Amino acid sequence: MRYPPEHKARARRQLLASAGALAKRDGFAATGVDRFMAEAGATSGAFYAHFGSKAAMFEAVVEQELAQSLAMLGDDPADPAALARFVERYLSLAHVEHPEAGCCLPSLAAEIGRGPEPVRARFEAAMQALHARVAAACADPERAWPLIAQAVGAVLLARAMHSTDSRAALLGAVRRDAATPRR
Amino acid sequence: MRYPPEHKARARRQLLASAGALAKRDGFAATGVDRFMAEAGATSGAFYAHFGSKAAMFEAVVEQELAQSLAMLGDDPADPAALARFVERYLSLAHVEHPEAGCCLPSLAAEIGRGPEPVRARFEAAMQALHARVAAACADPERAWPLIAQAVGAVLLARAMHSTDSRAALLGAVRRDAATPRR
DNA sequence: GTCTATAGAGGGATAGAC
DNA sequence: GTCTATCCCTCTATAGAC
Repeated sequence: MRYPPEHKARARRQLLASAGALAKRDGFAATGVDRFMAEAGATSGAFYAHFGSKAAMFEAVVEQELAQSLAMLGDDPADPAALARFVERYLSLAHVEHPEAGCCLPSLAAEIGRGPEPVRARFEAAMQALHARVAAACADPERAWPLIAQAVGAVLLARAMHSTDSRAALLGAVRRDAATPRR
Repeated sequence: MRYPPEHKARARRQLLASAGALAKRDGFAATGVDRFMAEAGATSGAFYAHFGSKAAMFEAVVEQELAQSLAMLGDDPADPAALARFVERYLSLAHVEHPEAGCCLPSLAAEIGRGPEPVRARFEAAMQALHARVAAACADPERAWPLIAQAVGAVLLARAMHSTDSRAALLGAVRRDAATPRR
């Protein structure tokens, strides 16, 4: 073997990281295998040493991105203050303007919804783990899904807007509502 | 002329309607010109009699779909009860399961965000009209953006889930939160 | 494991007949 | 205005050299 045994695992990890960023920025279906490999500093021929098909890579990207989102919620299992800080960062202009570095849900959820059953099953499991984490940090566990939906929807819509002012107006209104206790 | 003068306008309207449905179901970029035309009962050669390019059709589809969404809010300019009914229908399992017949925001907002400036400018104008309508029907106008973001995010995420139970749990929680007055 | 080269399918767009 | 036929490009995936 001309490559050390860890080479493949490392190459795959780097490939998945750059592919995740590229997929979030330009869309997964809209990005060709050639571009994914070029971004990782390789050519398309090497792709199939790591994934059986482009669809298989989508599964891996989604799994990796959702695990990362879960990890970003913090290690503390149920800290309301940490959740509040997370939501503030999530609903920031910086997050809206840099999809490649952000959460995969506003960028890729529509494509996941159109994907095959295995992808949606993995997605569902990851989302339930995320939901449990958020619910544990909420005064009312029933607030978890509404909070998640609101945050994802806000970033999705802000990204589709043209002016920074409109984006900021939307994000500000949602930030205030997310921080408002329910009756 | 072998076709009556209204023929082109009618053909274009039918084409836009079927293209909107197809784009919402399968994604706009992922659907080829051939399939858009086949769905309208024609062939790809006729496409360019109506649109200068595929990108031009995207603009037209987005404009048409957003106008339709606005119209579905009802003619009554500021009726809180009509808004509540609209939100209930929006957050239904039927809406989640039939993207082709539903709102274009959960389906196409990510693609709009990746689109060229003219598309995002049209989007922004339409969204501000929609926001004004919703704000007029809310007790607190500041609730308009949060409510819209929440509804769009909920449908987007529910569509990506695999099981009907999970979809219903998410939708139910968001419906309850949307109907809860803020302090 | 990664490369170059290529097969085979499908994409957007145009030309010319009717 | 719509058709068929076609150009050229890009896409996914495979083959064979190293």
